[in-house]
Amino acid sequence: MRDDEKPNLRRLPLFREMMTPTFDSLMQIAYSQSFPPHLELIRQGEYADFLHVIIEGSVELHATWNGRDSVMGIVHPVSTFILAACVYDEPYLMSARTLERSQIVMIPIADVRVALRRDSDFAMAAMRELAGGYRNFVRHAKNLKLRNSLERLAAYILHQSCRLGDVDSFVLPVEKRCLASYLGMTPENLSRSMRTLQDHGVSIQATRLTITDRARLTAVAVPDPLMDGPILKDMAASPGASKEALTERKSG
Amino acid sequence: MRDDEKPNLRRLPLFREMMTPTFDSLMQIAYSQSFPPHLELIRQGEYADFLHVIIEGSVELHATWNGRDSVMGIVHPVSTFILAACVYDEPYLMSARTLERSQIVMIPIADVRVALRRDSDFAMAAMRELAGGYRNFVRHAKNLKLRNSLERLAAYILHQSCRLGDVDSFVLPVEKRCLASYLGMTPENLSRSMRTLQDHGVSIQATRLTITDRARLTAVAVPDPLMDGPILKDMAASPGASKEALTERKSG
DNA sequence: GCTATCGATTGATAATTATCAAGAATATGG
DNA sequence: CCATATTCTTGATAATTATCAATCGATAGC
Repeated sequence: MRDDEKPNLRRLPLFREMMTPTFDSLMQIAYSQSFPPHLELIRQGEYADFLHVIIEGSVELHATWNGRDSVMGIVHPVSTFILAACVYDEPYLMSARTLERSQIVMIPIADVRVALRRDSDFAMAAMRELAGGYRNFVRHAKNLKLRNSLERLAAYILHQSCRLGDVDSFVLPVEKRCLASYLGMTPENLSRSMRTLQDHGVSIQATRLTITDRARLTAVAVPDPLMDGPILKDMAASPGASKEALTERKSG
Repeated sequence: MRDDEKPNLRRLPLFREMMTPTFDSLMQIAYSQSFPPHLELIRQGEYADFLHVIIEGSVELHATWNGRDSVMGIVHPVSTFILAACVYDEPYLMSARTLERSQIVMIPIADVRVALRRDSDFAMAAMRELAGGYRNFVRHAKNLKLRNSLERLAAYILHQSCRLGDVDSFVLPVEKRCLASYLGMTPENLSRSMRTLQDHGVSIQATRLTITDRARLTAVAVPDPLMDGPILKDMAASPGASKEALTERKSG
């Protein structure tokens, strides 16, 4: 892997507090690869070989059952995924596929396991990462069970706005069909819900959303940090962490 | 806490491989308490004080938003909950409440954190516990997004049967209203779904369910270990682990 | 620039799920 | 054991969400 990629990894919460020799040894084995769009990186049911770190692009985590398919999360740089499988030798519960051309660092699991044993700071960081991933999925499940689809969309828009620094306007980071599936609805209903939200403080032009009346939108979404995640106003300012929790921070 | 409770804790995956001095020091500080039914042990939004271990009874993990409420998981002995909060100093995402009279061991978080730092075997076990909890919630989310309510109920019945050693008949371990909420449906619809399943290989007498045609029920549920969890046929035989993953194994 | 392809939108309809309002069954407390 | 509360069930209805079909629009490759 290229030397200029290493600092990006080093800044990640998972690697930040790790001892330098442990980090360097991992970096020696790790390799970085560029993948074309729509490539299946991981298939659910397989066993983990690598810890993946996305450096550039975006990756979709999705699950399949009985011919149906659902997007469970979207991973943006710089962020790891499938850490859980490094710890637990069990098959992946989700598949992963690139959404666009993506640069991904892959670290063999065996080496990650060795590093976890050797470096207790790394182990603690991994624990925090796993706990964070766990909490993300608890929130996702709460969102699905407690809100209806219109409320989920409204909350997503507010969360997205907040994440980008309380901007009033932004473009969707993913295709609408992908967002729809992530939010647990059909593309048709996402389209209709977008339309409905035009009466509740959002204006939509193709993939650009603009919040015209935050109070009205908030009244629909009723944001709650225990469901929508912590407020991340400062994240855009801190390099390396800027996008790690974009939609979901996944760990395996 | 009573001495005869300690071996039960020691058998848990979380404590099994821990060094004896670390375990003993935790046990010295831990205390065991009996709680009446329907008592709120943990309120979502609060910060963690203790790692909880349920020794007897049952505890419901539920979440609240905007006046709505949903059961996110049910914890049975012997099992821990809220480990994630020990690692991550963030507020609880879920509330916990006893369903029946329950015996619960509480270990102050500060001491758990010290033990995690000191004992790398314990840290690895905690990581595995967190990874397991994470995977449980991924499965829960998959279940909600990929199956409809009838399929979820069918899968629950099969999973329950499997867990108890492939029995054909069992009584529900929780109230139907609680099960309904856990499965993401109303009590009314659970009742109707139960009725519908009578045409698909299940006979229901009050709280006792009997599988009369496993093939037909399987055709509805389409069980999948990547969604319903690993097959746990042997669990009933191994003491201490017998009930740990009853409905969900939660970690915070 | 033009066509082919894919995603997004819209309308009509159907399926799923929730709500409301009873009544039946079950548990709880004196 | 009876009275009371609570849960469970059932039916009628409404809300939500999905499916199907068609059109529109953007994008990519030629």
